[in-house]
Amino acid sequence: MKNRGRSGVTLADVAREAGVSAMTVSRALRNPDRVSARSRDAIQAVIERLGYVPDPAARALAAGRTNVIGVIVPSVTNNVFADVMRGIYDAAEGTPWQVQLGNSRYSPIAEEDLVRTFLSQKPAGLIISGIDQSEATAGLLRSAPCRIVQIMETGPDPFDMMVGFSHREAAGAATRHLLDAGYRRIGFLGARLDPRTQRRLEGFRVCLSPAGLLDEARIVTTPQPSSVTLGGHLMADLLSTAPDTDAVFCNNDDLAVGALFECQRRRIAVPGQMGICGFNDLEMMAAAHPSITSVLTFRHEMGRQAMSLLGAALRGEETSQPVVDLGFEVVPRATTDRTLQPGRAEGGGVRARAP
Amino acid sequence: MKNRGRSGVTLADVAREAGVSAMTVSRALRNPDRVSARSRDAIQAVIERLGYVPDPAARALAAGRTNVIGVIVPSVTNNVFADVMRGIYDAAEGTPWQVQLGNSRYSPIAEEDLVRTFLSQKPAGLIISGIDQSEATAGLLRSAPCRIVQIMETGPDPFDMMVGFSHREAAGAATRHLLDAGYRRIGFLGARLDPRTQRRLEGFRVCLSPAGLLDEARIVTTPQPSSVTLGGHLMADLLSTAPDTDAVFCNNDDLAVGALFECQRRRIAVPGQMGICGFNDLEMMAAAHPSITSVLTFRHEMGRQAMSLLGAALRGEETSQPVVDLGFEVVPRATTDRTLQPGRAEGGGVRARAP
DNA sequence: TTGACAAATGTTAGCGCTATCATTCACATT
DNA sequence: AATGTGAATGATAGCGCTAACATTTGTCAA
Repeated sequence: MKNRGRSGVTLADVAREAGVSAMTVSRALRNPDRVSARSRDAIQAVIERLGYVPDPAARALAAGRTNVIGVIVPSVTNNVFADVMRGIYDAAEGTPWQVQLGNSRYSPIAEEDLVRTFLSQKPAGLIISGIDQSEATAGLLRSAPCRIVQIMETGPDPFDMMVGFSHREAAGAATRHLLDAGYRRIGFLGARLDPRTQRRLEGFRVCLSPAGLLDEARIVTTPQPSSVTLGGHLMADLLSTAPDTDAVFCNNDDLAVGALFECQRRRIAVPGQMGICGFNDLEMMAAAHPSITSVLTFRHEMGRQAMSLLGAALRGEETSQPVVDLGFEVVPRATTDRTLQPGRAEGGGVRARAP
Repeated sequence: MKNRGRSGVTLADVAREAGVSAMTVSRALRNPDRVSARSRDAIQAVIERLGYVPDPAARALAAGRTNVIGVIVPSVTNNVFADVMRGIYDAAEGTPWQVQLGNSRYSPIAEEDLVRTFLSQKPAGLIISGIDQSEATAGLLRSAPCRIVQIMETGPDPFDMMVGFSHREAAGAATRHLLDAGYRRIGFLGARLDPRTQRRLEGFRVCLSPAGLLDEARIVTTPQPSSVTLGGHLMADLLSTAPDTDAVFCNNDDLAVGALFECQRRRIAVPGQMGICGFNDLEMMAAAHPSITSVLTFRHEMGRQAMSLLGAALRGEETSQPVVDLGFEVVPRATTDRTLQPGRAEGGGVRARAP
């Protein structure tokens, strides 16, 4: 088994050149303060001259652990998770932790596999989306020898730490906003019925039910993955089932945008004849015409905090607060603003004249 | 150094229980056909009973290579790369290859670091975005002991393999489409001036220049990352600089959507007074109202083929064709269709009458 | 029956690093 | 000068796996 690696430079090579033992080099790399400044500098010079790069596999094998932070999300295409990932990467920047992404594709089986794969790597920590892991996955996680952060939601019984918010409450608040705006025949558009969607639907129901305004015929859902096109289709379905619907809470922003386009296509006045509220408040919502009401969720911050929390825990700084609720914020915009003049507002309000 | 790993079950444990040598177990895992069916079954049973999971670090150290496919993209938030990633994951599904994502954030330095990090892991392959690596990075890649696929673009001198298309030609075709549609005072909106954006701008220029229709005053760009909001701002800038502009080629779909909203806000008729063409043809473009012309790029397919090509190469199936050009497709839609009646299409027809 | 040959399995020797404990050495204390 | 102390460093022994070669077993032709 000869040297087929690229650089071929090993710790031993560095040690020899620097005139110290391998162990001192190892220490100079991992605990610089336990090595004399003289050795440290000499070693550093040799490392640079030789272009030494440590072999992570050898380190992992010898040390029995790695710097890997495994992240498991159900989708890599979804904007929401993209923002969360960016937050995680931002917080990991400049730390020794190396983020590794796994995509469960909304499949509990794939998720369990991923957890197993990650655990076999002896990661320093795990960030996993949601709180609805299968019993098998939960078992693995409960006995995992690493720190764990669950993200996207809050709930009881965290495995370890949690950063998220209540989807039920957020949807409830959005629905309440529609009520406050004066809408009474409110529908729900939902796609991809994952557990978080379900809880949002629950929040919707719980808000309308006591007021006697819940009408199951106005709830239109599909298991298909969400898209703008689908938002249009769901809106069309809703209008054919319950034509007198006067507002919709869309389970996410893509659907809301699709619903808005469908209204425009049908010459239905928004917000006059139809109020529209999205969920997540993607960047586009404020820029749309008319601007679209949505529920702002702190996705980037969620990722950032999850990673920071993990980092702190791994440095031994125990947090008193293992569950962080980031909340949400209903952002009222033109699509639910009935005070806008139809003919002025219809279309959204901001009205620069072309020169 | 005692057993602090979780499972603690090692190859040797399995071998002992199954009454064979460690090497046979290793072979049963890696080359099942080089082990008798009898041993194989016995070993499989023991593995399941003990819950053995191989230690990837030990394997990597002993074998001098891993199953890791490193993927380097400049952004994890961008829809385009999200689609590519999905393609890669799809093609990796069910193979022994383990995809690992690195985010260079459009920084050549971060990219070089990532390449170095990935190479230290002795990956089986690397997928890297673009053809504009720094000289240092290029050096690392040229002498890398693994297969490499460059994606997103095609160009001369691949390090190894390439899957992409010509951004210059694609932009040229889009511009040509605007010309064919009858527009003559065509502008360009661009954000995040990465190399691919630059080449699209070049394609734009090369198409208009010979016709004497290139007007640098109509080219509005910014280094900021692209967004729908930014599309609106750039459109506003263009209109104040060159108010008689009659069409825009937007460097990507977000900008195009923002530009459309801005036109709607200003009551500028699209496609009558202003033609709009995007780039990439995200799902939303067809669903918008009016539907937005764009250039379809095969992002998912790009990821899929990059991974398949890599897989084939790693299995030793040499391709005659190391550079795959996936092409593109201009998709004409309402925003550039001047045959549409104004009053129907103009402004997106957002002209709902109050009931 | 015997030898030849291939298939199946085993033995040996690390891969490159770090945990652990042992040693060295400079300096302060008595 | 003898002793104690802590900082710096070194020696040793693997971590769990696989490459390479060695050996055993099974099969078949002569």
